[in-house]
Amino acid sequence: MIDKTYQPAEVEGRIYAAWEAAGAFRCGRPERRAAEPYCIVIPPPNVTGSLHMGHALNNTLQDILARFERMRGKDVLWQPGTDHAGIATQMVVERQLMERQQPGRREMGREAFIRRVWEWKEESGGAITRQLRRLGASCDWSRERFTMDEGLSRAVRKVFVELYKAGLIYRDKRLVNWDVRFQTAISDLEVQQIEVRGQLWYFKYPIEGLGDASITVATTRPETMLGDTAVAVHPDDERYRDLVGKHVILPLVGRRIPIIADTYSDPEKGTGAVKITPAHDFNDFEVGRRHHLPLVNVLDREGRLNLRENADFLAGVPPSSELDRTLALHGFDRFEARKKIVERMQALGLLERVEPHVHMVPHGDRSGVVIEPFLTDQWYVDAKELSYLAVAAVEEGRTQFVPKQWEATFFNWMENIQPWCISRQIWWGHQIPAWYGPDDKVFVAESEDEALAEALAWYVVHDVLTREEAEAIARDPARRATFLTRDPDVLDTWFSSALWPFSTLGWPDETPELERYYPTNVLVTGFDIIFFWVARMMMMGLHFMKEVPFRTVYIHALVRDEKGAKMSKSKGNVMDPLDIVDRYGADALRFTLAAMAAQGRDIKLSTARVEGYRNFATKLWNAARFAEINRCVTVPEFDPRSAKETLNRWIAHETARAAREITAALEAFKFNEAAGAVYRFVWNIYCDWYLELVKPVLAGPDGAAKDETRAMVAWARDEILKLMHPFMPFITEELWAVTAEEGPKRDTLLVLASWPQLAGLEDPEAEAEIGWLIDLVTTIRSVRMEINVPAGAQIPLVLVDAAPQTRVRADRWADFIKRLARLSDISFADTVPGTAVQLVVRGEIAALPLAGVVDLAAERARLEKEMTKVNADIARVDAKLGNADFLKRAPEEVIESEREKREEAEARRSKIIEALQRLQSAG
RNA sequence: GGGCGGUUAGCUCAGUGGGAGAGCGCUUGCUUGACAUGCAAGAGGUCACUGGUUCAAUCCCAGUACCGCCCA
Repeated sequence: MIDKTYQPAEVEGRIYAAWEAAGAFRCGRPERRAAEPYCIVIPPPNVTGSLHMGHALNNTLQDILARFERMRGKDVLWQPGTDHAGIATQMVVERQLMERQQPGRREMGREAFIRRVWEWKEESGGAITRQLRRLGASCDWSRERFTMDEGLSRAVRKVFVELYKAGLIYRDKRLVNWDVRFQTAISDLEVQQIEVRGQLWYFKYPIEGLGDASITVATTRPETMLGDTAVAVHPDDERYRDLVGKHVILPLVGRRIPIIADTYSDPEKGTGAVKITPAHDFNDFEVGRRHHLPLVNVLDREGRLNLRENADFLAGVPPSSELDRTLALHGFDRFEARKKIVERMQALGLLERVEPHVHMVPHGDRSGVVIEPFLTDQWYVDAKELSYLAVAAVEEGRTQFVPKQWEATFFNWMENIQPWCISRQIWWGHQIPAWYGPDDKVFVAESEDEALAEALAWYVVHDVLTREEAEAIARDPARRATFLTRDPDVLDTWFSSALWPFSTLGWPDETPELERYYPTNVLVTGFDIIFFWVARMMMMGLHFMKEVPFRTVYIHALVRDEKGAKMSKSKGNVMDPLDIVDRYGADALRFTLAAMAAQGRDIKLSTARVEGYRNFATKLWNAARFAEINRCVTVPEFDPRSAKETLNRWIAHETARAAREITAALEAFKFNEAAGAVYRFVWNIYCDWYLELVKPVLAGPDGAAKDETRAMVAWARDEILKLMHPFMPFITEELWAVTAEEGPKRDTLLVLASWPQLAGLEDPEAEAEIGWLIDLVTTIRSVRMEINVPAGAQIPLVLVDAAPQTRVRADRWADFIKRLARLSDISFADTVPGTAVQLVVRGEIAALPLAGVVDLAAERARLEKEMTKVNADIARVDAKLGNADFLKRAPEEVIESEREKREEAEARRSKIIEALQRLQSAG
């Protein structure tokens, strides 16, 4: 028995448990062994994360695909899991330690801390996977993976070692985004450019050998001047042409640095002369490389001035009292140092002026502090070399982006790809499998034993150790432990994420899953990580698997708030998907997201929309109740192709059409079109017309027609449940169960039922007949309103000069028409009766004789309005048909359809004129 | 500064080289034997602007304005 109202909160948990109990989401189900595989790997959410609207959209779309393909009989693997989110996780645990006033990370040491992180992960990590279940995500949880799992870690080590041996991973000293709070390099993705109202300081640098002459440079970062190693001007800048090749003496330091010509300097900006600090600015770094400038790093890892005993800083600088005063700033924080340096420049008369200046300043998105471009030794992947295969794969269409426009974004980034810094100075993550010998010679291997063996062999070959000494070290555990030192750094989380499509399937082992599901079919993700993730998966997949990781990359929109702003915690405009689920049900949220997921456009989500689709769920529920109340139960052997009743043939036709539309839309990743087709069919066809039209039959005498109708009502309802299931899995599964409480049992859960394949149900004849019926009823209803016929009044209908076919139809549907249009009687006549309102339905006149009832003025107004419309139509068509070029050049069928339009409009017009004349004589 | 996208009903958004659509909101009328989370009807749009291509442009092209995003 179907409850009076649908209660999502009561149903959803129970249904999800039933799916899991049935193993419905598992890949490799025995009965599908021969089926075509279909695989999606989840973009692994951060293990510390919780579900936000972006996840909700991303996973709803994946789930729609997974459920659709599963119902189409494929062996679906939706591979779930989470990533270990190095910095984020380490932060969470450190914060927890602090709150509990327990010893901090450094106090407890690396090993204990990592144990502690694992404990945290076991207890509270992966909350998001529970939240995904609430959304209805049909992931194969039995295969859930975590990037720090042993298998995935093995994959990471193997990849690192192989790439190193291939020369594609190397160590280098370059600038990185340095987070002074966490004291680690971070990726570009973790850097947020924030607009800051700062200042532009104009410093005068005295020119060597030119007396009091100086060159003025402008800077937003005065403290970095201590590391200046050049002043650059544009080669074409006349103002400075004579100065190129001369030197300035860097104030406060005394370093002699050249004035160079480089196009990086923008003559329009500042003074056109720019100080070059290669160790503290990415652009300056490049300039420095071009001109072979020394790198002078004046900061330490915490962002404090590091001057004393800094050989680079002191190189070539003569002692002076000025220098001593500068050295006294050693250890000052960078912002403190900025003030001091400006003060001193001012005192020396070298501060020309200060301007307010708005500029973008990089900030760490987690730490919130200003990011320091910092010169360090890090590990890099030669991304450029790996990019060629990935670019070729997309060019050749082996991987396709949907929508296609994103391919341009992909290519653009790949062309400008930079070395990928993969080392991070934190503890939580995959520790880099590199060991250093006593002389800092590096040995990269998958295990310490292998590294040691390699190292000892190397030192023996190079006569650093004798064979005996080497053997002694190998035998003695204490000496082994101290002989090599492991690199303390860990790898960027994205490094392991890049392996996700094959590491989760078991690689480096040759597992059956890897064989069966790789390459995966589709990756569903947002555009913001095309670079950071998609491209890297492509590179790694192609390098190690020799094949693309996925055939299709579906890029979906960003979810924004109602005003179009990006949702963020700091703006306080986040909509919590779980809150929406609580209020409206998971199905309503899912349907909303699908309906709004048009390609290439962001989603501005509003609760009004969710409410609308919640109502849609209610509508479905009530339609099912209607069927139940009228004892329409599934008849297993019922074949819709055998239906005799026009009405039933019609709904079968419409169901087949809807199924075709929905299937085609999903195949093309047009989720909004699929959702729209479902919505229109269920509400505007099945509920609004079919169920209404069926009422007289179901209320009428028993018999074959009634039996057939009952079976068809139930059949169409079942097809609807299937078609809606990918979008609204919970309510459809619940109805699938509840509607089978009486009658034959379902042979499967809906989640595993077969997707409708409804060939052979096309029926244009039924479509024409019911279409006429609908037009007639709609037209009468419309006119009744317009001329103010009281809603309850039953009025007669006269069909004028009706064709034989119309008479047959009118007779057949008399009861229906009377009921739906509120008519007292239907009759036929050769001419329009006096004082009648006349309508045109599919080219024939329908008259409502309303002597005494009709509001003459309203009717005249209505007719005149019609007239205006018709005249406009005719004028537009005439404009075309009167155009010789149109007749000459337009395709024949277009001209023909214009002529038909013209005829049809002309007929309507003459009927309106008649009606107006009659009204005239009546009034 | 470079690149990308957008501008369609009051709001949020679909869509199309040949008669402008949806949801929500609004108006009016409905105690209709599934459903008021509903039913029925309706109002409301120079499809941003200016040019061009075309027999035909809301749609294609160019430019302008405004908005947004990404990159520097």
